[in-house]
Amino acid sequence: MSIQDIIVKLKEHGYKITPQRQEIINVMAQENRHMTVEDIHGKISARFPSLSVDTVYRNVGVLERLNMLDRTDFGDGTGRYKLVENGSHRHHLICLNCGCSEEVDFCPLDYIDQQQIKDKNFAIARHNFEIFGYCARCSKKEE
Amino acid sequence: MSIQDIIVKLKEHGYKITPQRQEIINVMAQENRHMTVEDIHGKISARFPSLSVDTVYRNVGVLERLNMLDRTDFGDGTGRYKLVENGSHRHHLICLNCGCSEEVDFCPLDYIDQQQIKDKNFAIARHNFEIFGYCARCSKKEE
DNA sequence: TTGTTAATTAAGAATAATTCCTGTTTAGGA
DNA sequence: TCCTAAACAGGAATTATTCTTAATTAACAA
Repeated sequence: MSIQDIIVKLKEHGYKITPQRQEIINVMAQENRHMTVEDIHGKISARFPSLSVDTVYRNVGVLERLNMLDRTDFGDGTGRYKLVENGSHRHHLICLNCGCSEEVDFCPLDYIDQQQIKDKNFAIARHNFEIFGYCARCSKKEE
Repeated sequence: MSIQDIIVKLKEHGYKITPQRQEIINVMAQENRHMTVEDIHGKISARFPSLSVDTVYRNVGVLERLNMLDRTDFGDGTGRYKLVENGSHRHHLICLNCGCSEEVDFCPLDYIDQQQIKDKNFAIARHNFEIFGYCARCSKKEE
């Protein structure tokens, strides 16, 4: 999904394209990784000193609601945000020592018995799944 | 795992059995569900008015480190704790409307390609997996 | 039974992510 | 150019959790 596509979708839903919003999208598209609000704010505030954290929170909220952004908690209670194709998502291996993360090509919802859940009349909206442990580098140091 | 077993294991690891610690274990064993620190503190503070929240946090921390307690975040950023058999855990269907939860008999680690992860030299320590959506009751109301 | 000591505790301050509030500014359509 | 709903900045408020400090106590040994 290009920056242009994101802008179009925002306009379609009646959102205005402010310089702040544009910059937030630019930075996230450029970095293409899970960023904290602090990361995003930091990247922008050099050029845009008055940007408030609240504006970053507000905008990742908008993008998340339109399914253009994935929010993941890497286990420290801090939200991490990344632009994604419509509603798509990935799960991760997350290092408890250095905090690095790596995507895995597996989603538990492809393996769980969905029928069993439907039988309970539970309507799935979303899910989380992250694996925590120690990456190759940090495992090695440990020895 | 009985309360006695828990006490024995605590003693084995050099922990003292204080009345506060005993009460926290009693309440959690009695309720046998995922409780917030506030839940636990509330249940006890009637009989034990001076119990501090810090003591509850400290004790669930001890129990977690000894693999006798599972900490789960039901999506609101608040820890929820439940006594469990040694290191065992369950995943849940969690209602975004009423907050109720139901265990599911499925763990993604039984299905993911573990070899692929070992090949990356990643050492798994723990994982999370929770499904969010709307329970039968709340889905019905919606209509 | 009493003394010793490391573990534990209470109380409140500190921290940190996120949300809320208020008054001001502005994007985009008329 | 004007109008108005949306968006903004700045800072206060909220909330889960951790930290600090001084006092208390469980467990063990003499």
